[in-house]
Amino acid sequence: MGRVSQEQAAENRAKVVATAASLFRERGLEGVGIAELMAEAGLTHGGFYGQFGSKQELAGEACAHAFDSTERAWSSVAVGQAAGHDTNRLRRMAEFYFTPRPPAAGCPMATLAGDSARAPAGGPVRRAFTAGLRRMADLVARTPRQPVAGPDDAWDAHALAVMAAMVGALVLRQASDDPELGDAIERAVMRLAGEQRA
Amino acid sequence: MGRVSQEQAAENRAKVVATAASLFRERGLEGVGIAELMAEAGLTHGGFYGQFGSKQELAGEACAHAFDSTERAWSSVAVGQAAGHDTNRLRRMAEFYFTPRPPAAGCPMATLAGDSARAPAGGPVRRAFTAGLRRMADLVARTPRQPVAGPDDAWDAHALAVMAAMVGALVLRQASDDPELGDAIERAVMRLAGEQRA
DNA sequence: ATTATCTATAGATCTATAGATAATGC
DNA sequence: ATTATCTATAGATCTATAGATAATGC
Repeated sequence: MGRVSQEQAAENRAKVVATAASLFRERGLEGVGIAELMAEAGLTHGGFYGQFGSKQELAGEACAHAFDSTERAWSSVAVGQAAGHDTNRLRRMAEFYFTPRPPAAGCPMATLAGDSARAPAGGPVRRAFTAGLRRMADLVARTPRQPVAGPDDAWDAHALAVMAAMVGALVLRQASDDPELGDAIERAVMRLAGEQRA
Repeated sequence: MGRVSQEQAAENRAKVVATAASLFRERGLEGVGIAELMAEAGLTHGGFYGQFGSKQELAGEACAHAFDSTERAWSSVAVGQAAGHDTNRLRRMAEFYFTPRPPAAGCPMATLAGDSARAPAGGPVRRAFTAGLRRMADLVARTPRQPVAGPDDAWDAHALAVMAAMVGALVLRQASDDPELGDAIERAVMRLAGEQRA
């Protein structure tokens, strides 16, 4: 077909980004070619370069998109109904985090970390990942805290460490072939997240 | 050149595996071709298929090799000089874990997780990763424990959770462009590892 | 007339194999 | 004679671009 309305073109572009955000998380940046990606979005191979400068550029946008959705989901859990303190906030976040979901919809910290690590330093993917990670860390560390004695930064450090543990648990589960081992690690992290801080 | 002694051939094969264990950790399974790998090992492209059935098969061996070296290094730190209890064992492991090293020599749990997750389920890479992960988990969880009140499995769970946190911290650091953010996460995990358990 | 998308292809990979070569090991 | 390694190449990718097509938007 020929030309399409600007509105439709914008929709198509957004569809490509959303499709990429799913496919890249599922199979990795190198596991999906432009042709397949565009076909999945209902377009053809050649149309890609009218909308994006390069695959890396799209990958950066897709990474940002993945962090956006994940951040939205986290926010509702992290901030919760109450604005005040909540003893089990971290535990609720961990429960949400470990709720099974397909990798295509999984946390980008876990699903895209390997790809970002190998993407060119300073390039669009690394930049998007870094920005996303920073926002997630802020979200976790600034969550209204459990009632604790220590100074704020002690709690922030604990929250960050729990976040790292959640990411580690998910990464290891996805990389391994043994669901029971994955469960054991997740249970261990759940317990850590639910612990009362002295 | 022509034929080479069986001893030399075995040495060549081992060199290829060791080279692969480094290169794959540094650049990922899809980031290194057979030709480059063999050249790095001082051999030629075509010789590869006399020694290995496929790239995936070599990747499995390389993964196992990487876990072997890492396990050896961890053992010396985890078990330490003393056979008895040690209050700061976990903390010493974390210190060792976070000692900067090139990704080519880095912990395979962190550097190869993404590749293993995308490797065929049940294939050589996933199998090697799973076996390695299991051994690391055993190593950490069965380390002589800090003096604690709770039952053994409480401590084992804590040790597993700290291991997940260490892996998560390293994965996130390698994926991000912001060393300070990486440092903050590592410090948080160090603190967790060093905490006295009630 | 402009432009979003399509078809077709150039150019550069990469895995795997076929057949040649030359030194080992019976 | 066997075989570890080498040279050369088949076949299948994959990114990016060039030029054609047809509907929009001035």
